[in-house]
Amino acid sequence: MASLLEGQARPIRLADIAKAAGVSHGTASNVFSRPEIVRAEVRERVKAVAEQMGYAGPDPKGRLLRAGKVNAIGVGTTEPLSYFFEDPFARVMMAGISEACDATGAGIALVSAANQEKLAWNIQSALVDGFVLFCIEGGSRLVELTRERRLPFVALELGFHDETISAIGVDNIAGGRLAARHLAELGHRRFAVLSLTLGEDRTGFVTPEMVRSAVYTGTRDRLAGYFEELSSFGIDTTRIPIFETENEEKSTRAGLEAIFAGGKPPSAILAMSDRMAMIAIDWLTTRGLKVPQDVSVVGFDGVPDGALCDPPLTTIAQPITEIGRRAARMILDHDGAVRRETMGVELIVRASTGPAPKA
Amino acid sequence: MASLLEGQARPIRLADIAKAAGVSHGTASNVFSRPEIVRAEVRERVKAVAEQMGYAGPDPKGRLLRAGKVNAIGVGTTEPLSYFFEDPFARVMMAGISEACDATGAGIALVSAANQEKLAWNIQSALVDGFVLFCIEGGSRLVELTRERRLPFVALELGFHDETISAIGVDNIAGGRLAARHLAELGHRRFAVLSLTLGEDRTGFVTPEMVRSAVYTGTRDRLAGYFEELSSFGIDTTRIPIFETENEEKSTRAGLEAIFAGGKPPSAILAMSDRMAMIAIDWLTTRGLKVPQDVSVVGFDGVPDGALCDPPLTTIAQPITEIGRRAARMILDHDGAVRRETMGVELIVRASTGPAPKA
DNA sequence: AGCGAAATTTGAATCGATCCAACAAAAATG
DNA sequence: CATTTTTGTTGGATCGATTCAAATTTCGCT
Repeated sequence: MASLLEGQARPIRLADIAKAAGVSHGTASNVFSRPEIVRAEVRERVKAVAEQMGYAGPDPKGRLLRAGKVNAIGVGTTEPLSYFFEDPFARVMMAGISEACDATGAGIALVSAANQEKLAWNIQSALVDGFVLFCIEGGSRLVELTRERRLPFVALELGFHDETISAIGVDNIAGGRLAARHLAELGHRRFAVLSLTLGEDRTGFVTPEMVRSAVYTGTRDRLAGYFEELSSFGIDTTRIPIFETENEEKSTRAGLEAIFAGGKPPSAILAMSDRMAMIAIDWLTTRGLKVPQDVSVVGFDGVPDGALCDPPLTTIAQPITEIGRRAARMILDHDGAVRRETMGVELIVRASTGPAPKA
Repeated sequence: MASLLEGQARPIRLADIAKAAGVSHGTASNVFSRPEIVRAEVRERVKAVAEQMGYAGPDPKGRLLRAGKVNAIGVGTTEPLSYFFEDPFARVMMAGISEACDATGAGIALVSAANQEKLAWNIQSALVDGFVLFCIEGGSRLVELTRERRLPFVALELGFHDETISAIGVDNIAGGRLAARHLAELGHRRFAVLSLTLGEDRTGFVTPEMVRSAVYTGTRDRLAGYFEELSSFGIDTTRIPIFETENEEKSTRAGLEAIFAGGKPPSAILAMSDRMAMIAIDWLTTRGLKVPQDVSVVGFDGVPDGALCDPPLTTIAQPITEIGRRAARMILDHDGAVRRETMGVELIVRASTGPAPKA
């Protein structure tokens, strides 16, 4: 009975091996972590004992406490974990992060949570040396929680903005201008905007005051870019409908319904993400409208799927992989400084945009 | 302000807080882990001191050692980390794993390594409660390394086979038969096989002896399925060329070159993965051969991309997401038993297969 | 054999928490 | 007021390793 219990009891520790082999913990430890400094004879004896007793090797839990470094970075989001594998933008970003981690041999821990309480707990208990945060919805809460850990972290500014933390983002104003200019030059004069969220959870048409008081400056800046450029073409931007969505099917389709319910439909749609742009193309096509003959669509992000959809998407490409790489490196070779980087964007013209229809 | 000092000083420990607040470390610990059992007055005082001293909250490193459980599962592979985000099969699998982890609030740690040494180290030092292993190339080494950790683990049998460990796989023989029967019924009589690897790293044509001595029984079983079925149609399977690839562009294209270099080209290709099948379709198309008019192609896996490529891919679908879910659950509610599950597969007919050309 | 240098080994201290039996104080009960 | 109960607090033990100064052994050489 007792032996049975003992058998189940608990894993063998390094100390057990040391005792059984008749050496000190120190030596036993060295056998595994720095074998070259132990006399061959002793080393073999300890190893034999370990093997025989079924020792699983030094437990990383113990080592960790002593060593202090985990050698892994956490990637956090408020979306469910599957977001990392399903969302095209996240995937490209993760590929960049992976690259940097592979290069230094670091691991990646994915942190997310179904609800707020678990989110807090998961952030608080993540075994990582630092975080890369996908600041989408609920970004500020995620940042707050992470800040409390007092570990290095970088925010990927997908619409969230806070000067006091490290972050990598893109030049949203320039991106907005690029997209707008492209369409204006094609002769378009009637526009609609599918916008990312400006503040707390809500969807629907946006008023100018809401734009001014936007929490998410990324969204605000893209809008500003669109409008500055369109104004320079003499277009009255106050009449352009802006529909705020949650960057998914439902609210985007609702937005399109709303936009096209009005009197004069737009000839060009400025979408703040490729995802929305692709949903828009699908919606328009099934509605019998031709892209780009009837309506032009320009996206934002530059995800690979955009090149494959039908018609291929004109978009403002971010250097997503590079952003991921840099974010990971910021954590991996962290030096205590707050760094803010703004990356350039690029207009990629494909087939979803064309000359404005003559009306 | 204080950030400069904070940068230098070593992090504040729970014991520091306890001392500063004039309570025992036991009480201080309770303030954070079971606040309800501490008198409100004391609790607030300790919290205030913690706040003021800039305490980051209980360090998970310390907690971990005591608690023993990490609440995360490791997902291991010998491919680079980006494999998880780029390979379509892996992505769907990870989505399933994510789902199960999300449901229980567990985290995911991605484990991989550029080289063998680092692989060993990364497996040995991964802070996880168990592993799910993608046993692709080098699967047996991965399994060996993981076995030494003496933690629960499940192998996803992508070609690797070992009766002594827990694993989830699919019925490869049935899958092979389904694919072969479909083509045979369409009248095809000349076949070629794009095979996954049978043993150590190599590519090229395969001989019957090599098949018999295959290390990766998953590959062997698919082949067996193909051949059993074709034999039952009276087809001489000994003349079917089998080209072993590494499931990527280069070796797959090389295989196609080799196969079509011979005298009578096949009218049907049996590919052991959707990836190879899609590469084959691309290769055939750019070579001026029509799919399926000239050559039919059937894949294996059932990844979503297969439905989107041109022409959409006929394939043997595995319940990939479900496999992922089950694998994760096996680790999450591990009971010490060795479990082996074999999932069914399903023929999905799309447009990449058609009647054999009249020749 | 004797001596110093080099190679090994030792064992206590440490990493940062949680747990729990024992104790103390406050509240409820007779 | 004495006695239970209830509630809150304490401090030592523990989780499983690594580290390092000091002690010991081994070795080379005269």
